[in-house]
Amino acid sequence: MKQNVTIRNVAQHAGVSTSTVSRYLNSGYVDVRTSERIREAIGATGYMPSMMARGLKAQQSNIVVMIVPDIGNPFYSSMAKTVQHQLEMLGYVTVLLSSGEDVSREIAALDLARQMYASGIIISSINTCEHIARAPGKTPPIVLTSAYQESPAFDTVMVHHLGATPLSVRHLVELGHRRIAFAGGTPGSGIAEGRLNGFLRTMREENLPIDPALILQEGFTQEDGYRAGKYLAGIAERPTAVCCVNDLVALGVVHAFDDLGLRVPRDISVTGVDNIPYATIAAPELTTVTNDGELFGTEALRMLMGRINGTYAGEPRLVEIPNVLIVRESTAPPHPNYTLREPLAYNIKEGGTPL
Amino acid sequence: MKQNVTIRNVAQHAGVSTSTVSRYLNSGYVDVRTSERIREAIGATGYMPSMMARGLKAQQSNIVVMIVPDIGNPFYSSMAKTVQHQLEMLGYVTVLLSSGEDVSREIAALDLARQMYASGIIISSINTCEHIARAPGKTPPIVLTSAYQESPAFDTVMVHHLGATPLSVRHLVELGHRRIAFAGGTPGSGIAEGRLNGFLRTMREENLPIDPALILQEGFTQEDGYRAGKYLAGIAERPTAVCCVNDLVALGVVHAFDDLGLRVPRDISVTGVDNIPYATIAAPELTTVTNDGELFGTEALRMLMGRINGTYAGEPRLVEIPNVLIVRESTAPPHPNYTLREPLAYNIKEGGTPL
DNA sequence: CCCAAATGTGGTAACGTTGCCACAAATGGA
DNA sequence: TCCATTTGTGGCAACGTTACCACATTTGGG
Repeated sequence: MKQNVTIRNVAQHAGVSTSTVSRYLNSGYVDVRTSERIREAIGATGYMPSMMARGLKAQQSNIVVMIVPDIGNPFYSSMAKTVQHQLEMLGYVTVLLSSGEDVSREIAALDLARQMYASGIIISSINTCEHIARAPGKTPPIVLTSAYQESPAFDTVMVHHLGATPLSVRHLVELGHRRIAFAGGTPGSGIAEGRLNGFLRTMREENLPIDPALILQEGFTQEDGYRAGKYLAGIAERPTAVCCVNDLVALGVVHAFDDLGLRVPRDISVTGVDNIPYATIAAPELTTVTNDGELFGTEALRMLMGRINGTYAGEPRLVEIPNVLIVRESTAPPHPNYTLREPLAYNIKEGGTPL
Repeated sequence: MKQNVTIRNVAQHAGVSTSTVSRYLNSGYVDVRTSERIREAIGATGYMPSMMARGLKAQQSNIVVMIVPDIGNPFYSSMAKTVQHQLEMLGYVTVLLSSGEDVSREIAALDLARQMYASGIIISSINTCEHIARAPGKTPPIVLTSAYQESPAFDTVMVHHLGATPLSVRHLVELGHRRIAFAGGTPGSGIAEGRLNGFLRTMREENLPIDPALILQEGFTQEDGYRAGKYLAGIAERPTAVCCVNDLVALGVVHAFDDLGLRVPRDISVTGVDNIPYATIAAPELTTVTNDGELFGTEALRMLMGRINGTYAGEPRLVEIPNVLIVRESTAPPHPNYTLREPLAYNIKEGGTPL
């Protein structure tokens, strides 16, 4: 078991003191000749600074902890990828933790960040941020990535307060849909509730009836969507459109309809949120609302670096990422059978506000 | 700026020495009464051990570094998710790094692992492992996840040496295909070369001609597949089937064909490798060969933990994960036009070895 | 009753690094 | 020529933890 190469070995090799080597490494003033000898000594010894020693001494590590609900979700993995890549170029290390949509694991992850003397934390909490603040001792700067909040305690990147689902609903209404279901999400999850609320609000604004039997908070995955789709296909008065909490759920819904012989969008329209890469691969290609993971990551990091560098030290800031509706193949006007039943309503909606 | 709570504060609060608190924390022998007072003191002070101090002292951290080519690839993200989840339960922290299929970033990641005194490394290198060994000083145990190798220097989890693509090719041949293209991969990448070699070997075994114009090493992503698909659709003597290096490429190929009015599998068959979740969402659902990320992760971790715990200290071990062909909708017998042109050859193959 | 062993605890040095202070040498103005 | 300033370097303590040793106390056998 070989001994580690330390700064002392380098100092000895270069014939200087450890202080001087340290100063050299941290870009202090060192004589050019000395500097050269140290450079040579580092090469010769293969010296590599110890993160642990540095972190202990400085009470600060070059680690940024990123906490997401699920790395398997392409939205989060693209966000993580962007953040990690940018941080790497800035000389930081990203520790990526998955909370599995579990509050206790989220808290454990936050504790871990403090144990590591993390420089910063980016957390995509599915919940409200109350439990985040309860930290004794000093806490690294935190940036939140979440659904809309009035006045968060931390810097926050969030989707535009009008939300993603209103865009979906208005698009569907404009196409002539009146009986619209909502699928996905979990009660208590901030993101899901925001999207559900946007759905409900817009439905009311458009004077459309809200049938509680069409609100399915089944979860966030493709499997959850599949279950919701099976259910919706089977009920008596089937909706003509389904507004889903995200693309994964929408893909599951489409898949279920497909298995049951329902054609999308001829028989039923489906919308998603996130614009994951696979939304363009599915058949039909998914109409969706962008919620760009890369953009989220970039903005979150920008705010975090502001805190870390001390460039900004004021009140928590909010950045709202706009949503954009991308109309593709999974939405179309409702089947004639339906419009014929209530032609008046259909015509009225035809003349409604344009997108 | 509040001072951190250290082991000394706890000791003071409990009226014992730091040694005793340390012994309590590391499950040494402590009197029950003392033990109780320490427990109480920890609760009162909100003490949290410092990872940095621990790591420095022990010359060993509870960090496991995982290096993958691309977190955005579902195969790697599912592998990472599994590993990370299991490690978390064992009390380890996973640092997930993306090498971006770049050797220099891979080396940087390995250096980083040593700087962090990592307990272990799991690396999915797309290249051979020569550059991994060149570490001065002591190196943590390493487990490789890669394509087939004869006698690797490290514990390795790899796909079965018969490879994934032979299964695809034999399946296609059995369906009656003779003119088969290969799409995806990068020259110099171990995984891609293994799959390409498997393709070439099996084609030869089946006595099928290999047309260099049908070997397209375009890359690993969906976009790369799309490009390959566009090309293949346009050439004079179009292949009747495309064997892709992975599902992402296959989805891109299908997408390109779709855009050009070619129907899969009626006009052309396509196979992938990996069985990513979206393979079942695509239309048509993708015929693929499994290369289960979770299984890979689990096996890699099992070997790594053996090294870390010292349970196993012998020669590097190999674990081969079997490939399984999953026949779905994207493959079918070639279009009659083709079989009519060479009926004899077709019939000969009909009687070939079954899958 | 005495000594040996077992049990529980405290002191201390070290892990590798950096920041502060002190000091020597070089420089420059009067 | 002398003192003040600048420039470059080394010594030392500390970050929070643990491993080792030493020591005090208790236990038990002879």
